[in-house]
Amino acid sequence: MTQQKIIDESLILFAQQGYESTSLANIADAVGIKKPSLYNHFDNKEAIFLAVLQDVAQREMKYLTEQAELSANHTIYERLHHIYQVYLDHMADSTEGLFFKRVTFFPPETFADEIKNVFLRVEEAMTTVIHPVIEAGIEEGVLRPLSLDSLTSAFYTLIDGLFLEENFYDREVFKQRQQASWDIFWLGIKDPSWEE
Amino acid sequence: MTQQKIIDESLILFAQQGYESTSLANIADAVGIKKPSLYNHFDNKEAIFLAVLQDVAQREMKYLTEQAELSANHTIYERLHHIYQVYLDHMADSTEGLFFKRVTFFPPETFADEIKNVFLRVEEAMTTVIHPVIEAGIEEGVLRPLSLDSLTSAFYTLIDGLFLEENFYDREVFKQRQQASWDIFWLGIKDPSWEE
DNA sequence: TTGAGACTAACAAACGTTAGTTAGTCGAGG
DNA sequence: CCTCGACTAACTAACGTTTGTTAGTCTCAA
Repeated sequence: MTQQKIIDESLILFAQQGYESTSLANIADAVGIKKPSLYNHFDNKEAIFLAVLQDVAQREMKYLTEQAELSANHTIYERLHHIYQVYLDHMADSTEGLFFKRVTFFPPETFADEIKNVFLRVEEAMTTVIHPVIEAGIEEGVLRPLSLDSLTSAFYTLIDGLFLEENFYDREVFKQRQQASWDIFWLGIKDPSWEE
Repeated sequence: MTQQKIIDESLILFAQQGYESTSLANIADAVGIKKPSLYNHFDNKEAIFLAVLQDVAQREMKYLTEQAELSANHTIYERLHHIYQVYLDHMADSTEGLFFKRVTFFPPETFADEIKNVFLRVEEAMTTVIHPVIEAGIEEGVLRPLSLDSLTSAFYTLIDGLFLEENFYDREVFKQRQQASWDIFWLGIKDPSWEE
């Protein structure tokens, strides 16, 4: 269907260039039709963006919860690290991740409300994935008995920091930085009396 | 001087709206002259942006090193925390911070190289500020005897993460997150045998 | 035969930029 | 002391291009 292709191609362009810098001509080219033909499928440019936004939100939440189930029967360390790794890779490499970051970071003014709404929904999905792991970690004595919120916050900050840095360092340096940051994060959350 | 006023007003507009969405008409209006008069002071729009970029880079580095000297005779914890706090506050509140965030995170393609260059220069200035503190911390036994690089990396990641998150959360939630992330970072780098 | 979906042609508005002009300032030479 | 010429910095008018959008037409499948 052409309509879905418009959404798919627009997603890529919005992710790469942002909303304002992506023209209907760009989109039409990518889809392989002429610019006015877009109006057979959407009322205007804004409608295209909103369609993309909803599409991404839905897929993102699905992906997140799927991944979390994959590491269910492992140690706390492994489960946390898996979420961390998967989420980071996803945000760094996927078009959805890039789109998501761009749109939440510098939202086109017109869509500020819808975007914030989507962001909070996705974050909530993320939280429901992490919380059980951290709770179990505290209970088992693997993690320091800090507040659930504190541990979750620090986890987010770690991921967000590395996401940003991914833009600026070449792969080698970045790997190194990722390793160091994770190790120190783990030292920060791990209960010192826990050994194994 | 008109030229400096153009830079100042452009900085505000670029910070608020980004490069592409800021038109020469916007800038001219803010300065209080007509659009073509801008060409008496700059060759083109790109030249205006580059002037703003250099201006910001310079001021940013100056501010950074100034602030570091302020806490010279304090404990390792205080010195590190001061750098961290000052840097984040600055990024949150100042127009320069917003501009810096915007251009480093989603650089206008044309200026990708210059921007990367500026980012690395600012980071280098930051490194010369932090390294002595960390080295002293290891020597005195306050910090874990990890590699200098590892500790520095983790510090950057912490700052970068919060730097990014400033956009997502309202002030209250952010303060909370900042506190939690710092505490856990400190637990991660502090030598467990050090007490005081 | 009707409707969906492509097309061409054209629109006004906004974009960055150039050309040409004018008024004011400043220093050097007669 | 005055004046000429260069310079600065503002202006109006217009350029060609691109923007999002609309109107009207053609085609093909149901």
